[in-house]
Amino acid sequence: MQISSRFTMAIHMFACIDTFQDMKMTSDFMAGSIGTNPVIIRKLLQQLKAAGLVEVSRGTGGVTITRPLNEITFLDIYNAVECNPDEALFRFHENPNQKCPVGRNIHHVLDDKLSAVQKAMEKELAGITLADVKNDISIRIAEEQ
Amino acid sequence: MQISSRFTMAIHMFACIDTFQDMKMTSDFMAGSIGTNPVIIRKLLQQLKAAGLVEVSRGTGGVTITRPLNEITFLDIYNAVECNPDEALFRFHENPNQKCPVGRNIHHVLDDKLSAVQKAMEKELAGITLADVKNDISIRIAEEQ
DNA sequence: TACAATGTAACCGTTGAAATTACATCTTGA
DNA sequence: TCAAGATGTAATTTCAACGGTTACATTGTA
Repeated sequence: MQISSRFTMAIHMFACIDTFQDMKMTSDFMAGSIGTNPVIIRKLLQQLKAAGLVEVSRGTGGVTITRPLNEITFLDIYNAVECNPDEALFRFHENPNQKCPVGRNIHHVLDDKLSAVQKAMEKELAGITLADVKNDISIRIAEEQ
Repeated sequence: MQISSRFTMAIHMFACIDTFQDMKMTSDFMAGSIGTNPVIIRKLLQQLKAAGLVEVSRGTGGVTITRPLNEITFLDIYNAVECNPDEALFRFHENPNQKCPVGRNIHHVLDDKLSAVQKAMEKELAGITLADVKNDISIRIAEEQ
């Protein structure tokens, strides 16, 4: 089971917005670069907007990033587009048998351990910023020429 | 998006096999403890067997764990039941526009960063063993009495 | 040989992702 | 003012995966 492509699509969107700063960045343009539908982009934009990461101009169109790139981490984006705050990364089977000593204790025993794993992943995500992406992309674009 | 409950179900199965060592552990019993269907258990057993973590007795029934509990990590189990070795944890959008400088470079740029995140998660999973689970479960069972 | 168990195919219902269509709404320039 | 171009969003579709279930062949042993 994989983490959905919304996450990598959102990073791609930020890369477009930053790389083509001189252009008005529309959902149509980003959909073209990512290879998807403009409505998918608009839904993602809504999630990023709700998380305070971008501002979207109605009517006129265009997207702006609200913070310096080195202050937007992968975890910010992950939480914005991927994560239902109510649910942990690891899913539990829901009906353990309470009459079984294992069944009635397993959930609690695993909770601590698995949330530690999730925290490790989140810490790693928090250590990567959009500035890192910008840097690597511009190096690769420069190398192309 | 969550990691499927097969992972926590598999851990629960190991906890049953170990806790009730004196009993012949059948898929029916484990299904009862987990609250699922015996066929689900058998499919998981096949995956665990393929990974060399258990041995299953046909005809007579019963499951044995092939290694000491402290030598079976959560990562072993995760890889056995959850992971398609061909696919990374993070899913990519598949059709980035190769005519766009961002589209044709984003995948490569993200690959390194996201595989680092995956490695961090795997390292954490590798640091937890079934012996830890056994220990915590037996403490909790003892506290119940 | 009966029985109790695993192995496995086949099918179903549900859920979520991603795509798509359609249209209301908004902003601005002509 | 109003047409054009953009976002906001509801509704629908397709597809894949998960989890569940039934059914039955196969296996080992008392």
